[in-house]
Amino acid sequence: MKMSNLLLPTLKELPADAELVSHQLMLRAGLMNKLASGIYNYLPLGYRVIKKVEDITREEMDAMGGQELLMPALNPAELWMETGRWEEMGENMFRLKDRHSRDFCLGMTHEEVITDVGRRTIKSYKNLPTILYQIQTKFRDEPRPRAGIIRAREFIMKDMYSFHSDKKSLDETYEKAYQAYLNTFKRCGLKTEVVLADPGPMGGGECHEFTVLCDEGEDTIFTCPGCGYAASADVADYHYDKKASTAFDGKPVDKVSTPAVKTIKDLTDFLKRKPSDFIKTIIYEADGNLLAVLVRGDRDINETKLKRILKTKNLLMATEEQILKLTGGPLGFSGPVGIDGVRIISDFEIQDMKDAVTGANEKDMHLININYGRDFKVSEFYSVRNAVDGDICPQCKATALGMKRGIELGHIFKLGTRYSADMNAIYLDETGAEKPFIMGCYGIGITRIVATLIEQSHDKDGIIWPMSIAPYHVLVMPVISNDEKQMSMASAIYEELKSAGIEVILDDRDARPGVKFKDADLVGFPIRITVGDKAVKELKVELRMRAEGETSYIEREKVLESVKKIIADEIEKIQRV
RNA sequence: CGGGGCGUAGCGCAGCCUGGCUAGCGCGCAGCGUUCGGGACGCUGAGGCCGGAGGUUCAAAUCCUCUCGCCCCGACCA
Repeated sequence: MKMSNLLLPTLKELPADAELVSHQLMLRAGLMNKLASGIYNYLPLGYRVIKKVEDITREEMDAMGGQELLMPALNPAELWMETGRWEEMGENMFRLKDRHSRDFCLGMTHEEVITDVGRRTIKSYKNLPTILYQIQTKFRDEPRPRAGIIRAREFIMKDMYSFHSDKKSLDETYEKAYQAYLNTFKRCGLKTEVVLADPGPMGGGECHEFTVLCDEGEDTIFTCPGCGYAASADVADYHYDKKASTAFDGKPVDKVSTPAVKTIKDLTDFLKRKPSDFIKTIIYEADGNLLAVLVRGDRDINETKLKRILKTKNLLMATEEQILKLTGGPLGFSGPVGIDGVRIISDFEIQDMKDAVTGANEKDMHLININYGRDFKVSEFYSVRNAVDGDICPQCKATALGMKRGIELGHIFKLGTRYSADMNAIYLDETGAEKPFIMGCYGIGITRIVATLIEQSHDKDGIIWPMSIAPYHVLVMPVISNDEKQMSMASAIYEELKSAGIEVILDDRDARPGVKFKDADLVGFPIRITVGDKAVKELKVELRMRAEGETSYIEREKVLESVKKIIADEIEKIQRV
């Protein structure tokens, strides 16, 4: 490709509404541009990268036995109603009506559709397992699109689904997918962490997230440098060591006036006590029942954990009226002392607190010198708070957990019969009995990979692509375009590489050298061949690697050979694990 | 949905508070010339429903009301 013919609108200035580096660089390097909030055009070079990521993903899914198909993005509502997700997905789903006012949605994921495909086509245990995947555009009406393509409303995803007759088969496929995912990310030049995660609205059992560590990421994960435990904040646990002594020499309970002091922050200032001296009491409503949850004042309740403990999806903070009715006191003055008739779920730590402060269930009053056992009781203790940096690892019980930020690129789930049961997707087993499929599902954010790679691999001048997904491998650049000797030599090299099947661009634009150098670095072609004076005079061209910034001079005749070798070596470096 | 901010040329911005001639600057774009190893320079030129609607006024980019869009923080999130 000649650059003079390429649509590559590079930007010299920073786009005003891009915050993240990857977002800025994708816009500046002319890979994409915005059509509406969270909706982007992928321009030629950006789309080349996307296609390369897709191809790598495709190869890995095929290699583990996946079969590619394509399902419609436009889905009839009935299918989603069968599983209850027409309601459950709420406003995150783009909905529309056809001319007959039938309800449709734009698919945000395809469990319903694939399960329908399965129930119509797979009738016998003899056809199991079956692994199907697609690479397709997904739609989600995000409450707040951000960070360019990382959280977009329309994006490309690879989603794979597996059908099984037993748990063991699912486990095997899950394990294969796990490996295939590691391969895929590695081959795209990414370093990922695998973390335990929460299935959220996907339902089902075990699941893992594949996350790239990145300070700008919106996922929080905890990892143990000792034993390798890794979990997303939703599920991250911590090891609790009960204090040996149960005896306490607590002071007598006292009631203090705290006018209009409702929040932990206010209390800290007002009573001159540390946040960790307070017992925070939050009233929830779960499936119509009220309950109280206790955590230390400096902790946060983890509602994902709480939902698991309660085995419910329907969890709401109680209203002020509910609180008043249950505790007798207004919002902001709740405490565990004297609450009767509801379940009180407490974080483990509460039992170790001495002479704590808590709401008196009475307007403008708090209790001090509260001690568990003496002054209040709880129904059950759990790990119900968010893990924090420095918590002890729940797995090895020895090392402190580290808290990190990351971007989620892939997620694999063991769905079990979550969808097949609701949708009556059954097959006949060896005995002729009807059984619902046991299913798994496996997603990769294709477009998100591109942004994340840039986030992980760039410098002040621009993007640094790994060879495997770079839009082109080589840029051939005559320094002075209207120097005939340079141009003809550069063209010759370009033609030679091109006919050898190498992905090469010739920067034949009549632009000043500085402009071409800047664009080369910004877009980030891995290999740059510069043809300047020295090349013409000594028949030696400059070869520069974008990643290392190393420059060397090679004989004109050896260009093809060298370039071939470098490309092969670079791709080899990030082959499968 | 709560809080904050922004919509003026393809991009980045000034002008608005305190209304007033032809709406400006830098980049980019087109033409000519000089340049040419890290985003050159000179001259010439094209390009604007000042987000939209309504209102106030002799007069609105500027003031008022409504509305649409966009960004950030939070809530939310396969």
